[in-house]
Amino acid sequence: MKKNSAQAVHHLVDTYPKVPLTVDCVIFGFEENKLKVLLIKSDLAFFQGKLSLLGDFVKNNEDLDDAAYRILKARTGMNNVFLDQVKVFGKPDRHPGGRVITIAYCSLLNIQHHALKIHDNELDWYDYNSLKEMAFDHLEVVQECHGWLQKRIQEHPLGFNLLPDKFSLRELQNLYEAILGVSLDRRNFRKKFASMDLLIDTNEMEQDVSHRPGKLYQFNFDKYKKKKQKWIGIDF
Amino acid sequence: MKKNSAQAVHHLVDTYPKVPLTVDCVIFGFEENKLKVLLIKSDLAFFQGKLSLLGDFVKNNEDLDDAAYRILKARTGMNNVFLDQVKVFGKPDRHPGGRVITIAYCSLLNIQHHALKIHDNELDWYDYNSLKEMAFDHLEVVQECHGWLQKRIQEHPLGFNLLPDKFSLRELQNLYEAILGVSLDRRNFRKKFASMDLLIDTNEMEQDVSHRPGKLYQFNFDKYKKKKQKWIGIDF
DNA sequence: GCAAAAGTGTTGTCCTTACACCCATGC
DNA sequence: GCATGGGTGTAAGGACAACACTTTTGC
Repeated sequence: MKKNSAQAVHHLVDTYPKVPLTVDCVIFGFEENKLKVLLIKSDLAFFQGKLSLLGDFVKNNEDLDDAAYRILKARTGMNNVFLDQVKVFGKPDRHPGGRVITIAYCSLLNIQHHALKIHDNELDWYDYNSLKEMAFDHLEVVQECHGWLQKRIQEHPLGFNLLPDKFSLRELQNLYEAILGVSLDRRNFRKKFASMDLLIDTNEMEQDVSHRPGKLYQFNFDKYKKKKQKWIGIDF
Repeated sequence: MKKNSAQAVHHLVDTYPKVPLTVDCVIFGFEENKLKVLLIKSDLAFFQGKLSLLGDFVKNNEDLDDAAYRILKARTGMNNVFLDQVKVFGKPDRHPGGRVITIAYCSLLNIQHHALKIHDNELDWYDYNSLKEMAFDHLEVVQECHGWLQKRIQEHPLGFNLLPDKFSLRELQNLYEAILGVSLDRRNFRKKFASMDLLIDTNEMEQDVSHRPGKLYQFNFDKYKKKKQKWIGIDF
């Protein structure tokens, strides 16, 4: 009886229409005070070398998050990277090869911590603000992820994922300004992060800067994890 | 040449694995001061009548949002209902009939404004707080949508979608308390909504209540739409 | 008259904002 | 010495939280 019902449900599922499913990663980085996105030139002749997100189809029996991690790892060599599902894009005509559904993931990583070893298809970091045309609906996908990021970094201190292990408050502020597209008051910004009490003073200073060097800090990821539980709602 | 590249990309897509894709709607309602969810008993013998979300597979060439609207309309007869994509669920073993990906949509509707005409499979409103076991991973899906809703009603005045056209401030507060699972100060709550300036005083009063009747208000959807543009970030 | 909810203001606290000067370093 | 950003405090205003009594209606 149990076997029969399991068979029946398999037969039912077999009658469903099936679609190709991909994952696309919007991988943000931060360099030279600019928000960057890791992109390649599309290898489809159809798009004539327009920029494209890093993506791949989801394998059979592969979890969706795992697929996104796989893509990230394949292209950057990194794991333990911030990654979160953002939105599904499924307009029937979004792919020139027929219907393809894609799940957009947003990832934040520290550009210095990894080297792009494989530069095929001009895999590289591109300024977010300079993006114009892209392959597929990828411009829309990137913009959606950017909006998601703008909202999230005001709720949670995600920005640290984009910075080197040790950073100055100036770099942190530049990061927030680049993502939010606003300029922030320096004193208030520093007070805010000081009051969060999630920064570790390394007792080191910036090197090789042509001005008074700033203190370097580390983000206290462990302390954040413990605090995180209590943060319900919109509070930073 | 262009045709060739279009053919090539079709052939490429044909090599992708394909999966069945469904949409599941978490339809919230509010009645008797309780947050409700519209559910049916699963018609899969496998689940022995456990509660299930309303869902269906996505048709060929059907946009994802359209699929969600179709399900909503089929079951409630309503359109012009609040609906938003929340998250994709794709664990390989989440469906007993083989791999099925589902996109969860969250919908808010006013229970009084519609009649459930077709009560097949015990289609009915169930208390959110009483849900225990459900078919598939639907309990997780409902909980995810509830968390999403808790966050969103603190950022945008979505709650009005769950109320009748005319409502008292007490009903509005009960709604927020039910969704957030907290109790709120009555005076502060009223001040907050008064200061939003999005309520229209109908000059009508509650009827048939066994106590002093309250004023009835309408939500100014038009004014909200105009204001909405300016609301960037987390402000209500 | 009693139960039940409507309606209404003030105060203190905290958070956010705006704003200006001296300091350390490289050149 | 000059350019560049580092580092710091305070005051005003706005938002939020806490809190109690009178009023209106149904019964």
